[in-house]
Amino acid sequence: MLNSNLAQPSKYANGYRVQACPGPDRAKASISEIASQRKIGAVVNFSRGKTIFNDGEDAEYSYKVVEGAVRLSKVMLDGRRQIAEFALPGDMFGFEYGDAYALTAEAVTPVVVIRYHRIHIERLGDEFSDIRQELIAHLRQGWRSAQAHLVMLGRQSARERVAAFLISLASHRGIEPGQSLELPMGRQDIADYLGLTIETVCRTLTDFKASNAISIPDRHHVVIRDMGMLEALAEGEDEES
Amino acid sequence: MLNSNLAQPSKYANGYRVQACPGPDRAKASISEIASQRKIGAVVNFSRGKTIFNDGEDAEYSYKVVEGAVRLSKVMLDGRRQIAEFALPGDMFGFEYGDAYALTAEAVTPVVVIRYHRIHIERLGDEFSDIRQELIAHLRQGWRSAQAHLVMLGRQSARERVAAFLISLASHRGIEPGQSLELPMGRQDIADYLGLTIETVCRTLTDFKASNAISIPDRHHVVIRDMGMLEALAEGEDEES
DNA sequence: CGGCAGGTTGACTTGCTTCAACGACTGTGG
DNA sequence: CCACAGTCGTTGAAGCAAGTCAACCTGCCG
Repeated sequence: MLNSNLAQPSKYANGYRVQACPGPDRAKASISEIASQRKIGAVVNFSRGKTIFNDGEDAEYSYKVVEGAVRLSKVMLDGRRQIAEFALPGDMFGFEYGDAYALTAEAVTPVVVIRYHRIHIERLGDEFSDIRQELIAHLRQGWRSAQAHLVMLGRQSARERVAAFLISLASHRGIEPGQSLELPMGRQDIADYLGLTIETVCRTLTDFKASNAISIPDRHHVVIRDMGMLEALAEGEDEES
Repeated sequence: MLNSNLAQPSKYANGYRVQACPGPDRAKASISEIASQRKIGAVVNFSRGKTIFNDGEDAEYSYKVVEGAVRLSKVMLDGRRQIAEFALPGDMFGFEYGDAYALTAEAVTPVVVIRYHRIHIERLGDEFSDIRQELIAHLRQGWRSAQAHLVMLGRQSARERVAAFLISLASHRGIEPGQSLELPMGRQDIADYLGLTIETVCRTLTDFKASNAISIPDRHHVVIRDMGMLEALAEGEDEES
């Protein structure tokens, strides 16, 4: 998942990483590996906008994103929406629920996922302590990331939120300043993730462009021109040029 | 933890409970039971305001609240604070971290906790599958509750937040309308939990009192006089009298 | 080439914050 | 037991960041 933690950027910068790929080092069992050995995962495609599962449904499956982006959101009765998380390639989602999904998952772009029966995953967890650790780490990381998101929504300004969002996306993707960062989701999705309106997101991006912190080659790409400035913005320094 | 979920109040009301007491029904092993059999928990006291652990510290212990209230918060460099969670009697905290705590835990009132070495807890998890389930359920529930909190901070108005807060506290405590609900934390803590200022919390409570939804016998107690109205307020109906 | 979804910009409004003063508990020491 | 200090809570007035409403732009797809 996307970690929005900017309160302690250092934590993110060096420390943690959600396992992005199967562990390359030791002979340590990972879910992906064992699951593929046992053929308990199915590759499934979803086209742009399609619902993967709905809030309240029976939580039968867990998923791992192979390609594309998924948004996990909660919609209020009157239509207000909050996106809790974007799942990007390598991220897992759907395991975090007990009997029923508590969020709706939709494909932001055309998406390829591997789908696992939750029961199988849980069985693997009972069988292999490595996998158990992986699942627990996943839950911990998800919770921790939600807490960072809480700080953002509760206490940060629009500029801080947008800057933090760009930085965390770039860091999740391993993008260096100067390279082009893809924004698979639309402006409304960004707004719903950040707890803002689409207009505010737009204006803020325009501001950042005007201050030469970023450039925006097209609506789905951003280039970070001045990471220092962006980091300063993310932490509340209110400078301009 | 305090579940701020008001989107599906039913979920909380019937469904889940973090084990409040040792399981009374089946011969199902619970952390409290086994831990006390093996004497791996220590009772510890903290007086009002004392820090139980700090953000960034080595996560050596997990805790279970016996009495009092604990706030789990994140403080930004410039002092802005977001409370992620209040832990009340029966709630567990501190297990949700890997190597280091990601939040600061402080006693809101004089507090009695049971302190467990995380290593012991994890060992029990490896040994007993019931306990493993309990731990996983705890992590899931915490994540889910954080997601409900996200919706609140991202998309709800001040009135909705305050109303939802009161309802979820009452429901956590099992308080029926008409009974007095204790607010162990001060106004500033409530504000920091809800992502508001202390003044806004105050004014909103005063408004609710003026609409006869609640009464406020003293600053640490609220009586819910009209649960229907409070629920309506929590979901955005903007009525008055 | 035309239609439409998604994005941008501007003008105005507003809910919440900020700043400031005042009120009411609570605990302590005379 | 009361006076007093300090903390915490409440209320008011003014300002502002972000929301709302509305028009316009832009690129994409049939």
